[in-house]
Amino acid sequence: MTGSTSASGADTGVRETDAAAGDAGVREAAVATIQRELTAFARRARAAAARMHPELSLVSFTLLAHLEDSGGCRATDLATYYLLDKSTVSRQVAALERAGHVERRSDPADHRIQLLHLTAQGEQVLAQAADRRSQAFHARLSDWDPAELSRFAAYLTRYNDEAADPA
Amino acid sequence: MTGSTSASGADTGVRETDAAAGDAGVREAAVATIQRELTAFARRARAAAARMHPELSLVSFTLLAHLEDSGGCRATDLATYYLLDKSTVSRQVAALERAGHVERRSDPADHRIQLLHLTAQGEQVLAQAADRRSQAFHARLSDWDPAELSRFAAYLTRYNDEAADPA
DNA sequence: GAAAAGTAGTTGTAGAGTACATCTATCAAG
DNA sequence: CTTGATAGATGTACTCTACAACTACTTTTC
Repeated sequence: MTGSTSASGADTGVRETDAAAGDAGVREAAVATIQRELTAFARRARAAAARMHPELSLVSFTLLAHLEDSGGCRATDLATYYLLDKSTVSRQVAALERAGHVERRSDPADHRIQLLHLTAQGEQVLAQAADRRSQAFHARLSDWDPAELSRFAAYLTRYNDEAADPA
Repeated sequence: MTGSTSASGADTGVRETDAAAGDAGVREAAVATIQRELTAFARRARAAAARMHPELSLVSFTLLAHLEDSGGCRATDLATYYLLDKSTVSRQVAALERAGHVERRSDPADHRIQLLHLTAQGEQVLAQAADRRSQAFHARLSDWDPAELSRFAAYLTRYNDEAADPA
């Protein structure tokens, strides 16, 4: 609904004639749409996750997923990556440990550091939630063709990487 | 960092030779990347908003923006759109009203309904926050060309519209 | 090599956002 | 007029979060 106005302006077939005049407007409209749609997605993500996998909140899921992706990292890394305060991460990690999903390993070279790892149980719970998420995403994207999916994926990756860099 | 592995697989230049064999894999990888990147964005959005415009949380911002976009709507509409409980919206709206950002208008035809509208002050605060957001988005997207932006915007719109439909 | 500065993480405290259950008020059928 | 649906508010309780202050350890500096 909300998106239709700007979306039509952000159509794939961009008028290439007199590009100089149109570019600024096209850019403006497209950025506005990107902003609006990304924000709407973000706003829904928490609730959507709660419905998809009630046993693992969006927060817990992302932290566990990051641990799996990274093959173990420190609490500080999580805080940096997700723009969270370290106290928040500390509590989240404590809860995940209490639940038996993660394990701490001390670094003998630096006693301040605790490397966080998934436990077998954590891996299993994560896999289950990831599966539900994956199904939901595949369902939503079922009528996209592979080339579109690849481009969309590349755009998102590029966007996030650029957001991480200059901040 | 985390994204680099899958991102390379989701490159724009898709191998078109022996497409039948590659399609499933390409699709799988692309969907996984889309899921991961969208989720990462969602996880950062709240904190990013708090830094960009501390005077207006991500929640408040999205609700006000929706009111502006829609030109006034009911609390229930907000709840539906953002997958929120009506009690949550009720409290959020009450806070926004207390802050002088929104106004309620009773519908003479149906006394249960309250149409929510931005006040002049609400419009102003929203505009200010939107401006900061817009700047940040433009900065992150500054080296994208208009065609890419348009495609990205169209993809996001399509994704969100499809998410809204079948759920 | 001791003092100063920096880093990793925890804990106290407090506030925002949220859901679920329950309530009121209103409307719509039958 | 009763029954059922809808819009919204309130009671309650929990999670997520930040900021400030703390401990413990490491690195730098003079």
